[in-house]
Amino acid sequence: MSANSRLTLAAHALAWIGLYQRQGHEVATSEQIATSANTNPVVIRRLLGELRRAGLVESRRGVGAGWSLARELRSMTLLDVYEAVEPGPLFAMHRTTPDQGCVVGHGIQPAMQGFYEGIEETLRHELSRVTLENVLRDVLAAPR
Amino acid sequence: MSANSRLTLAAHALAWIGLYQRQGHEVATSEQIATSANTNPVVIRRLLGELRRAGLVESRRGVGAGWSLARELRSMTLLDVYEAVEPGPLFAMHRTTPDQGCVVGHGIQPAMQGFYEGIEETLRHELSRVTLENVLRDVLAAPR
DNA sequence: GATGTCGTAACCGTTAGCGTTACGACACCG
DNA sequence: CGGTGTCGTAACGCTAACGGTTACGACATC
Repeated sequence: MSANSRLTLAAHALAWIGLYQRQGHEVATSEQIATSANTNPVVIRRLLGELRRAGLVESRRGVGAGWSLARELRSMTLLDVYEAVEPGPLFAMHRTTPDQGCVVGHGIQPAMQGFYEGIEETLRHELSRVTLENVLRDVLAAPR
Repeated sequence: MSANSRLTLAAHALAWIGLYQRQGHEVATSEQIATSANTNPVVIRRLLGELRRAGLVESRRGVGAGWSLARELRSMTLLDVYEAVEPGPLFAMHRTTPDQGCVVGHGIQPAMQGFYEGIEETLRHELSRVTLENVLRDVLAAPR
């Protein structure tokens, strides 16, 4: 599975904004977050743009612009973030449709689809059990 | 998430071999399986090679060669197949190490690692609940 | 207006996966 | 002992996804 760092990076950005706001600041800039994540500000803006579409963050433009949380960290879960940044399914079907004249080729996709739906539902449930507040707490609890 | 069809294709191949053997045949060729899956025989050989390393199938060479199951379908689970064909973790960390001088940059990886381990463990448990016998049963139960 | 930041397009490099060709290795058979 | 059919595997190309980078317009504040 070509693993993906989008969920990790999005959680990083949200935790950073949340902590920054608790320190009394209004908004965080993509530049600041990018420095913490050691990447490019555009990457952060693109990712936060998806989170904004999902209603997790807001942005302001103009001088003194930047990003702020749209909800409390406590009310966001990893599932919210996952759905915002990972649209596709976890497991894919064949690239080309199997031979429908073959019994296995005909039945394999509905069969696997059924199993995958159950598994993805469990995954979503697990993701929904972790709030971004939990993430920030564990981040701050890391030994230095 | 760049979804992957390897697990689907491997399950397809195993179900095909299992059914073929139940019909009285000794071995299945990569050509036959490739026809059912509508792909190239080399793709099947590569994939079955990984399943062989995991002890799920065996291969014979020479004339009348081909592939056969090393164990009963009932004793193989999707987890066995998943581990054989998907080595990497489900979620990745940052590509470049975050700024260790930043509190969030420093604590984010251990925090996410902890959550991810629990989630992947749950995923593995779900995968282990489905046997290839279950897969073949559902394949044959598909409406035509 | 000048400034600073977002918003977004465009392009490049890397990687993973799949499809394809090719050919040697191997075991059976006549 | 050579012919045959299949595996085993290397090599290459194509495509898609992702992240990094540059660039520049849009916008709001001063």
